[in-house]
Amino acid sequence: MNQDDDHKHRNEVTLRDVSAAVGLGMSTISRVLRNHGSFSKATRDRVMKAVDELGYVPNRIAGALASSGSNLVGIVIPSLHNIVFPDLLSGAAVALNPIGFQTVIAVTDYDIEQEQKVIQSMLAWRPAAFLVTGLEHTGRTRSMLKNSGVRVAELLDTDGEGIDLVVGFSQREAGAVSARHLLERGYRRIGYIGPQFSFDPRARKRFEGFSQVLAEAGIEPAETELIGRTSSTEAGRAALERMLARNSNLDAVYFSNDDFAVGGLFHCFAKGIAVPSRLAIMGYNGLDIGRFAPQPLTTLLTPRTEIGEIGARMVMEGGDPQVVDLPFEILEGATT
Amino acid sequence: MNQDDDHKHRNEVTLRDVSAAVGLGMSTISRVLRNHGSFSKATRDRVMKAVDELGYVPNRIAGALASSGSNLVGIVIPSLHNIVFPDLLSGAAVALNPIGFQTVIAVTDYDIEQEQKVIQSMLAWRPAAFLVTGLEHTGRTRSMLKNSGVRVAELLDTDGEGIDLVVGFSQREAGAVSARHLLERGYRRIGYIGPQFSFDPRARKRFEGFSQVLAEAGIEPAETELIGRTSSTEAGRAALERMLARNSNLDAVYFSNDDFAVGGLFHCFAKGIAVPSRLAIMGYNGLDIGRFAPQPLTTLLTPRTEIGEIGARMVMEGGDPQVVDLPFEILEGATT
DNA sequence: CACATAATTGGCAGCGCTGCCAATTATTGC
DNA sequence: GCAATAATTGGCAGCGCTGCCAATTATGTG
Repeated sequence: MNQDDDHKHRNEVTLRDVSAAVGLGMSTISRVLRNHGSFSKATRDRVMKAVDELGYVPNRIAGALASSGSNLVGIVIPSLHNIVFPDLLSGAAVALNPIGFQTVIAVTDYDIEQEQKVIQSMLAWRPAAFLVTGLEHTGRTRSMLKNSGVRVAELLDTDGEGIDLVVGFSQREAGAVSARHLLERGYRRIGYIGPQFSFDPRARKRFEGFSQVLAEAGIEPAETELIGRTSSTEAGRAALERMLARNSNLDAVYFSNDDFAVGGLFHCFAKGIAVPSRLAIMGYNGLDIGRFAPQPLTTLLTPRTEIGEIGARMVMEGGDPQVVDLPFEILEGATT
Repeated sequence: MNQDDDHKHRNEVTLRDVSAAVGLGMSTISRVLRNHGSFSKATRDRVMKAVDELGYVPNRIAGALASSGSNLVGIVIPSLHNIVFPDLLSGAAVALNPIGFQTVIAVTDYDIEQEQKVIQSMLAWRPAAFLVTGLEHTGRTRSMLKNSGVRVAELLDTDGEGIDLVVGFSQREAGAVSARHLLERGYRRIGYIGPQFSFDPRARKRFEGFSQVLAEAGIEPAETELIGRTSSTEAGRAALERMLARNSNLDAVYFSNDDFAVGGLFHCFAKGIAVPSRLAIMGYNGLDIGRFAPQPLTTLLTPRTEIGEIGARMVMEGGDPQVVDLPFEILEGATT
């Protein structure tokens, strides 16, 4: 009556079907497919042939349950609209793909409550490791992560207490280096444009490092503009316009990222403000768009792809918790 | 002797532990946690309390195996370095997160063999749906996808045969519209700069649509520069420089994306080439960076975020295979 | 050629959860 | 107050695979 085979759910091909087709035990098929344990060459060929003919696709859900281990790596980033994070993902992919791991990606929109939620639901898949952004998390996120027994790498920032592995650089120091760069060139009336600190702790730390160096030289940021949660050319352009309207006496502006900075640079081009003689501009991140602008942007190149790659590699390798500090570098352009 | 509890693997808290702690059957706990089936308010509270105290995290691997259904959605994109794809992901996230689905993301590097590999390994996790880019796949990818019974949405391009759901717009028509825009403004000696067609079928289709409209007007692209697999300001800048060195007689250049176009625009700024009077520039995608350039770039705004969102929503809703064509729009800047 | 050793292979329990259905308890109608 | 109905709850099989170990077969040794 029933034209289906005697399978339960759908007509899915299982290990058992392959086993029956080849006439070997399920364990043998499993060993061949995972290339683990011993089996003869002939067996291997027969199994592969049957797998191909039947169109068998191993069910990793069952595999993971039986072996209590998945090949999933959870990656949590605040946004996809800042190229830094896609770069981080690319770096991680370079380390993970060759060893057969897959990435489950979640975006938090710079909200640590949201981060807690997504980490909790990722944890339900028992990932092999977590790559998260920054060191700022809710207490519950920390404890979930610690209790889970899953290895964690916190990326990008080394200024603070990590949970396990930390790979990045000092955001404070990056800000400090930028301040020194401007001071060395004689700028003294310096503005700052960046995202609202409430949602980007790394930008805040850079600003703190920046301000501290200025303070040591006896000066403080002359003007500050904080931008809502976007990182766009438009926002940078508008912010610089507002800032100059308030105070046209500035000699330099430090932007918290290159998107903003390029927007600022565009504003100067459009208004005929001479850069850097009338106003110097400095960015952060070393984006392509700034480096190849008509007037190359002075910025600070961050090793974000390497951070992703090294973070992923080290977290998979195991080893003791540690902090890995990677170098960044000032790119001298023509805007300072 | 053994200070561990009598658990097998690690000290993981399971449903059984919660069940024991609350003094209710496992099925009841499971029903409460999934908010499915019936249970009393009092039971609910007791269960939640115990879950909290024990730090129980449901194991979705086991859940998915038992119920044959995961909350994972596989997303396959060619690259992360072109903002189009992060935008697609953001759109998909908007549709998927609220309904509790998680995204497993793989990058193919514009290689359909690589795409086949990643889809095969994603299939092992029995995702609830697939979102893939474009209509060009290996035959094996197609058949795997069809046989899997998993719903598939192919995004961005509607010029061709889909597997199931297709959400995007006609790449050919986008190219054609751009050509008409340039012709209407009187440009006749037109160059084209874009990625090598071998790895970007959508760029090829746009170029075909573009060339066809030119052909109907009795002209053909005066110059063509194809760039390796990168989409950067630098590459666009260098390509325009090479093209103008070969042929300084052009009156317009159509760039296959805004990153290249902005590079071209930068080249013109740097060399003092008047835009558009001496050379017109047109881009594609409607990126922020072009829209807010000192001289706003004329480009074509693509609905990529909507494509991600609508594609994800529709593929999850079920329904018959269909093609959804979304509108794009010319953004008139000051470069044509 | 008998025996030790190595290489293959099979059987079975169980990973942690859900679906189904039966059992139990609470509520309602007359 | 008792049967009938609805609301809760529990038991158990089994999702598809892997780990362990025993069974079988092939290979080597003196």
